[in-house]
Amino acid sequence: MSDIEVLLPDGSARSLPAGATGKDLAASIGARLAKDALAIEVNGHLTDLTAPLANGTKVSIVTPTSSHGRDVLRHSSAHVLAQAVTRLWPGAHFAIGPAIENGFYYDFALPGGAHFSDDDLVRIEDEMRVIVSEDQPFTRREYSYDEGIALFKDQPFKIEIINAVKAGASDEDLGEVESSSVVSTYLNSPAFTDLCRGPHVPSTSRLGHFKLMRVAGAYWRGDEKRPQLQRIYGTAWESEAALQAHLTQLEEAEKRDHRRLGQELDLFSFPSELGPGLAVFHPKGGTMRRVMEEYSRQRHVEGGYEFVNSPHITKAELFETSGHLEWFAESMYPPMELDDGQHYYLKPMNCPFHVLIFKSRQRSYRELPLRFFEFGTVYRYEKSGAVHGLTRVRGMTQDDAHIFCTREQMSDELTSLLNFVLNLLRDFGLNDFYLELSTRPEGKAVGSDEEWAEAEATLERVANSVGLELVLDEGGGAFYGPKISVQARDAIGRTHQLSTIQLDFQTPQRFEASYVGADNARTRPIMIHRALFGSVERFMAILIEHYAGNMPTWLNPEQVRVLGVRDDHDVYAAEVAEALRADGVRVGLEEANEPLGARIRRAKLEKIPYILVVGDDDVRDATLGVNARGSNDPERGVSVHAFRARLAAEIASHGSPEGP
RNA sequence: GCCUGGGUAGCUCAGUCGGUAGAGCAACGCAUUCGUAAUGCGUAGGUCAGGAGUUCGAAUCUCCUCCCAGGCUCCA
Repeated sequence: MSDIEVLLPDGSARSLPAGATGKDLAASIGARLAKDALAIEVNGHLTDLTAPLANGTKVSIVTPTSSHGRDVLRHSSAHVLAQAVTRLWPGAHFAIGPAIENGFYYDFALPGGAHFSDDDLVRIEDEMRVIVSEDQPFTRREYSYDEGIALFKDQPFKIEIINAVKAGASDEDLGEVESSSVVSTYLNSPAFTDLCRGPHVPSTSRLGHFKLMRVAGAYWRGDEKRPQLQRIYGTAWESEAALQAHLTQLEEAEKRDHRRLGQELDLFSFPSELGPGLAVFHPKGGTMRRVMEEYSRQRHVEGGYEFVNSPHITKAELFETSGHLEWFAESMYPPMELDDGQHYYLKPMNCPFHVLIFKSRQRSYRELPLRFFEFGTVYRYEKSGAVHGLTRVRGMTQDDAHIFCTREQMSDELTSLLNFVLNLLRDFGLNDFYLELSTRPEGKAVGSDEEWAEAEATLERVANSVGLELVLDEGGGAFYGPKISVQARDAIGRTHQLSTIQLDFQTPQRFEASYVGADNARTRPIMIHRALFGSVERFMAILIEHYAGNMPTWLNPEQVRVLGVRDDHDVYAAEVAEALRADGVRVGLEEANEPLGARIRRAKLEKIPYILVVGDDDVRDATLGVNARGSNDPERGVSVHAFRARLAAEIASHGSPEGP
């Protein structure tokens, strides 16, 4: 047999003896690489380090610090988890166990329907460490379909996967089998074999920097109607340092959790008397909301929107016509029945009301586009397990607008709307966006194929025109039309779905809305639904987390606090506060009956942008001591005039004391 | 809705074997008058989420309900 030649990622070629494996290749390049190697990628396809190489293929060595490398070690960690569980619970059934972002999970059904407890995680993790120390090799075996069925005769979930794949399922979630003809497995010890397409690390000893995080219920194959399995989540990394860094980052994220900051900064609360998902806003949170809403209103006036209003309840008829009762009855609050038998619903959406405003009189093409805006409060009966802080609530206020336009105006209107959206979000300090295009939902849509095709094509064209990255969300649209959503990355790299822009040919039809065209014919308008914040509550939550509570000065409930050094400075402090208040600044004043240090500390904990300290020198010279948020180095002797100008500029530019 | 865990003072939390409730911070009062992240002393504050049960006795054990967290499902 002659040598083979493979191509490396740097473009160079390397000759190896026939039958050489990835492991041999790594060794031929360097001892260090051979030691690090976890798997190989052959022509873009991940495979085991022990797989023989073919002539002329492109091969790269996968190491633990790459994202592929982490996926491999996370996936292998999942196998170790499954082995540990089957040791501790003989007869346990195991389902699927993929690598996920930052870690892995594995789903189980325990004998007798038993459940994992939090204490079990400790035992399982200990057992996993035993398996790691046993240095078990991951050995790949391939079988025929019949052999596979026989091998997993005691594992009903595996049998189901093998059969599903044989029947042609290509569901990514199954992820365990690569083709319908070959059943591949990985054998650790004789006692544990798992169905899997691989690849895996060479041996369990390559793992170890993991931690089991939590246990959760998860429906088999994500289907509410199928049995619920016990899922264990873990995180796994290539080194102890990387693991610790991840755990530290989780702690940091917890510190900026809006629910925690909402409590600490006295912004809002969820009184249990109200029920799940129903918030009250305290004066400080109310101020932040008011500023957000006022700014949004101002921008909408400038953007050519007209302001409308609609009630919170309506007869059932409205939502029968709109179709919401047909699709979403179970997530609407149940109806109130009146004496005459009439059913009234709390509104879950504003759009039907805006259509009625459109229909309140005859409309001409000359009026279009019509842009109706409302801060509309809606109520949705979210499943009890779905509510989450301010981001998923049962009562919320949408910055909702509906644009009625002609088919010809649609494209331009969408383009200017998208720019309007992005500019508004930038004004709130969000800068890193991508777009998502959600298309027709399978089996849950109304309207003709042509309408959907046109709507989707229009949205795609518009989305492409703004030059942002566009991701396809197949089947994610609403029942009445496709949508573009703006996804924003926050300060710690998480993405949030913010604004949505939905195209709707259906609702005008259902309500028989029309305008008189230039040709004197009654014509159906196009309707565009759009919310920029999504909901005021959720957007506030995202901003709080983005800024970790250090809101830019214009949004901070209290922008400045003035403190006198001694109580005989309180009069001057009050004068300073009054001067700032006259500029429209939200300013607080605390009298000097506690030590200065204590009052400063309190104001710092409240994340107030500027603490002004005034003492003898300041009274004499008409100056201030300025202690800016984020700084441990207060300025002394700043003139009141200079500070007022600086603050006004910062507020106008939506800046923060920490800088842009 | 489902699974797991939780709910003790306004907040953060301790509370052993079932023996009748504790700290720090906050609040309030008095003293302190201070130049940049905690002044001292004192006072008050609890249906231990709610209800039922077991027990001589329940924060503690059992059951039901409510609420919260993390997931799953859902998200117009």
